[in-house]
Amino acid sequence: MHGLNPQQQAAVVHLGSPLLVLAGAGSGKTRVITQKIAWLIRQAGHEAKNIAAITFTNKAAREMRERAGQLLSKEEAKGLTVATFHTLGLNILKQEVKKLGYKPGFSILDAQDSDLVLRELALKADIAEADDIRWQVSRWKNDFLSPEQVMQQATDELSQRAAQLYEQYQRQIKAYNAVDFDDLIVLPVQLFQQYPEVLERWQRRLRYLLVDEYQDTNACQYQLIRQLAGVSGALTTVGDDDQSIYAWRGARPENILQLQRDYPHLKVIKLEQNYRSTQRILDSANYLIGHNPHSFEKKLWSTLGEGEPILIMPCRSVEHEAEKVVGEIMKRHFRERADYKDFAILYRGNHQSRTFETLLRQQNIPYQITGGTSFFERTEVKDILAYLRLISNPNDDAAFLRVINTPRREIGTSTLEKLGDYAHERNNSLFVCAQELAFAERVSPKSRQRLEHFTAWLNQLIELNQTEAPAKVVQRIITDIHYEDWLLQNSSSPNMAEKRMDNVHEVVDWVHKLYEDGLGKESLAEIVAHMSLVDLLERNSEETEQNAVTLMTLHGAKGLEFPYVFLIGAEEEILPHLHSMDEAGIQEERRLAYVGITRAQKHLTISYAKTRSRYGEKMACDPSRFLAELPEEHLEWQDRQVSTPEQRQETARAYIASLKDLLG
DNA sequence: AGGGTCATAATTTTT
DNA sequence: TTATGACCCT
Repeated sequence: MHGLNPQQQAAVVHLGSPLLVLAGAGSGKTRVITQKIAWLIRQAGHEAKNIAAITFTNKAAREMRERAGQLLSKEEAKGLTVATFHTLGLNILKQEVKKLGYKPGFSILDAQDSDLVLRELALKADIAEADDIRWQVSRWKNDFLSPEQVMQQATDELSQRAAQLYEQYQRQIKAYNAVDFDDLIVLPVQLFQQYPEVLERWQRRLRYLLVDEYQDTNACQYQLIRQLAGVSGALTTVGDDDQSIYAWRGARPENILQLQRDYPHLKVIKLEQNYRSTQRILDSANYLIGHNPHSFEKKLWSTLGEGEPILIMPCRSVEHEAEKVVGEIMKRHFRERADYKDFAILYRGNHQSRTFETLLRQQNIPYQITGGTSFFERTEVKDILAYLRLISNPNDDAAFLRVINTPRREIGTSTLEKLGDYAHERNNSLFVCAQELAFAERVSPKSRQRLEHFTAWLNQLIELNQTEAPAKVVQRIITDIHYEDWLLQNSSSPNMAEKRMDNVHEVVDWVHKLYEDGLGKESLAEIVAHMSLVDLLERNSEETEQNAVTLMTLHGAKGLEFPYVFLIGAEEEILPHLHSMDEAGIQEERRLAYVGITRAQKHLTISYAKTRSRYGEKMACDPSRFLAELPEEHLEWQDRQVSTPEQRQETARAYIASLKDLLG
């Protein structure tokens, strides 16, 4: 409890009714959660194994686990659950597979895999709009709508067919003994609805819940929390409705209000003291967000002093903007001896980074860009994981198809088509059917031989997996398929191939490490599932933390802080974005700007370009409306143009006055 | 099967 | 403008 302010203390010790902590940006919410975990264990007689802290990202989970670990002894923290929603869901599924009708060792399909399955189905059903459908299905799942419910609501023919596709997709992946990311949350909720006794068991196991970033929960996640918290409502949620920036992917910030309806005796505590920024930054943020409607008023304040005014930089063009920003960074780096890692350039869309990247490289300033393809989207990593998936789950047709011609095994489309048809008739998986004699008769001797060779080899691996450590199995796969040679052939340069091979080795290392840590003693599937949920890149970036300027999207910056922040592209149609011009959209864009502003500790610069090339065409841009929503007294305009008629008149008057002065 | 050409579209992203 | 995907040709 040392060093907590009164509100934080109140949040930590509150028990007896559900608690909502409205934690403003930089108000120490992680601190409250971790301290509360310690309090529950030390003072309130809870055992660690009965407490679960739930986050959205692995990063947040890791930080929370670390910080709770610092407060508690190993003994005290034993059995504590700190997990993402998805990991928690996975754990529930793992233990209740049979009830759900899945087989142990089920696969987890990533977005790309599900996309392929859906595309295939759409092709068969002759539906052209397959692009939005994956997104649509995900939204339905997030909203906790079953295919049947969607079907009932469908009014036009197109949405009916989309609903049909949803239903087929669900059936298809179940046949693969696979779930997608969304299922990791949907299925536990369904299970708990269906089997109250199972829910009771989990309620007894997780007696106290702490939920981070509560404003980001979607309908399905909200259900899960409600089910687990049950009537007892032993629950602390922490969130900030002003930082809700994920409505577009199904988050329901109104879940904050819903909580009050579901638990009338809900206690609400606001954390308004900010430990991050100077007062001028906070005043500006408060003033901006004041333009949004609010159910809970909140005013951030700090004791870090007034600070510098916010610098507003109008620029001629994006190139000019980049020059000015980079110039500003160099100036502060040399004059104020600020480290490069103290700077962040934040923007609305990834494409905005390009101009800045080029210039930073030219100037030899180290920088790091976050966003881009994650480790698990890299083909080499996906290839290896697909092999592992297939070995632990022979029903995983998605994995089978990915792997069959990687490397080339000369099993052509016509053979695969026949196999697909046959498997469909027999209602069995591709891998199993490929080994059946009845099928072998249907294809040419050459194809038959190649398939046989492939399945025999896979069976060897499956056997090997029974006796050997997982890392050994992976290693064996890589050597057997001559993966290094394959990468060499299929990469643009030897350098690239080497990099990709490093990634492959990274996978092996990780499999080894997870096994040593005790995971996957029962099955390789456990390791694969875990790896599907935790991106290896995160671990890498931790290690390669360097002294570099950070470039990232506003979304990516949530939860982070930097001494110097540059918020670039403050233009209409960028921020707020062209596609978010309705009322709800503008409000979310405003929150996005709010998130950007509140990242800054010491200094904030907001810049915009007056012209910008858009799709090859030069276009004039207007400054963002949000600039006009900032308190003028805290702003310092750089080279402000005399632009409004009033200002021109004022200048003219001043000129005439000075002339009169001169003439006496 | 792989490479080349043309049309098309162009947010935010975690798991 | 640039990136991606579909389509067609060898």
